[in-house]
Amino acid sequence: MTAESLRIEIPPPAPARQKLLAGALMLIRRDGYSATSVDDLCREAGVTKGAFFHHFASKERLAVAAAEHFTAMAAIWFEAAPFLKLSDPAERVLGYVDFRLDRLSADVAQSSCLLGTLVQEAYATSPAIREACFAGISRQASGLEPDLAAALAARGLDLDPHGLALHTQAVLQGAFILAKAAADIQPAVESLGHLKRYLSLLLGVERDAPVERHGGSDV
Amino acid sequence: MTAESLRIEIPPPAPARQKLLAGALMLIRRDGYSATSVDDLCREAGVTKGAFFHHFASKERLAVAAAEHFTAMAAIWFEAAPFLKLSDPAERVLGYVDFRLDRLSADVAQSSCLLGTLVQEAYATSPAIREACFAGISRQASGLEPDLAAALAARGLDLDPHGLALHTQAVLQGAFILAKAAADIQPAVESLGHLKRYLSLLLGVERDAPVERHGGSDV
DNA sequence: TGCAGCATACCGACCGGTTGGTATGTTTGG
DNA sequence: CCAAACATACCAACCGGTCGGTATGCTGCA
Repeated sequence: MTAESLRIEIPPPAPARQKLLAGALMLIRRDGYSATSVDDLCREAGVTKGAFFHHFASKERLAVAAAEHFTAMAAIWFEAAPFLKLSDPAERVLGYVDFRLDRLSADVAQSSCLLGTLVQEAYATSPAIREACFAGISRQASGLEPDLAAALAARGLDLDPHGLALHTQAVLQGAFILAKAAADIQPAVESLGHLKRYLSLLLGVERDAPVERHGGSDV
Repeated sequence: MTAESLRIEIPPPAPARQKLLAGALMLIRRDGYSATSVDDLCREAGVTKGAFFHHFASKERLAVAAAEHFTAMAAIWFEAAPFLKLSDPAERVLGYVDFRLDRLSADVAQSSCLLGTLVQEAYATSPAIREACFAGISRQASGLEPDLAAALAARGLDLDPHGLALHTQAVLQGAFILAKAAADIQPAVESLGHLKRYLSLLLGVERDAPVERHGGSDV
């Protein structure tokens, strides 16, 4: 396989398309899907309406592409995360929650998940968007499954790793909603803290003293 | 205080207003806030636009009123729930999760939470809606706080009851997102199962055998 | 080398329909 | 009789999407 044949496999995407996707991530997470007009997206990306409909057949297709783009970017971040270097499966699982905790920023719109936002608006009206969002959430969860399976097996627990992996995503989504409602990331931080504590109790990790008792320190 | 003075405190709302609020609960949860037009709401409620703007100054005010209406209805359901009769605080907490589990139906739009749906769309653009949603979620959480505080104290755990109560709401919100994305309530059921298991582990309730071990039954 | 032939990328005016909201009646219960 | 509770008609702005056209660059043939 030559360098040229590789270049054909990954054609450089058009700049307008990329700018529209990047802008969509921002605007849809902040204002929602329906409230973000095609004109808004074009203005943000600095392209015209003609360019928009050249690259995307409809606003709905843009949303599907944005969901897939978000999923792909999340996968890249995940693969480069430092916690993957930890040796113990249970430690890696807790490391993942810490990793997500680190990514929480004061600007909730920037740190929340596009897929959760999108699917709440479109699940009943657009099967294509719903499926793209579910695929993204499932893919994110699937990254945890092997470690969860190993850690559960090591403790002899008869729990479904897939269901537990999805549960971590549910808590994340719920934490984002809490942060948006409170206009403060603190409740989200605490919620992820409870997720960590649950996983610690379940998988038998003592790290970070998951549960403190009254008067326990001076005994 | 006489019966008449009570009647003044809670004046009988106009039928059109009530029908609009009931329809808003349904349509907004299914299609989202932005995608639900004023005309849609009027058609669903069987009233005209004039009636709509007679009762609500704007679409945004309708949303705030719908959030408050939902919160009030949730409080009524909660107060009548059977689990409140349980004597042990920890049992009541688990009973609450079971109560929410029972309310999950195949039609996600009917059983999900309006507040979570609304706040995701409006948190950045409408402070009034955001605050109404946060007030509703906080109120729902506050119903659990005394029992959580008592159960945590009984176990000598130094955890914030308020934060834990909000966490239960976060898991619920996340479970709804999962159900919408999967077009299936099963992942939501499992997620609430994990919430129950966490609370069981934390509060020391052995009910429903929260954690099963391989081969543990024949020892 | 040069040029016809064609595909891709992009532009911006324009379209019919819908939006939230208003102005002005008409009905109705106390 | 009067105010609250509606209904009807209407508006300007905006919506997603279309369309005819252009600029640019690649391809193949003489």
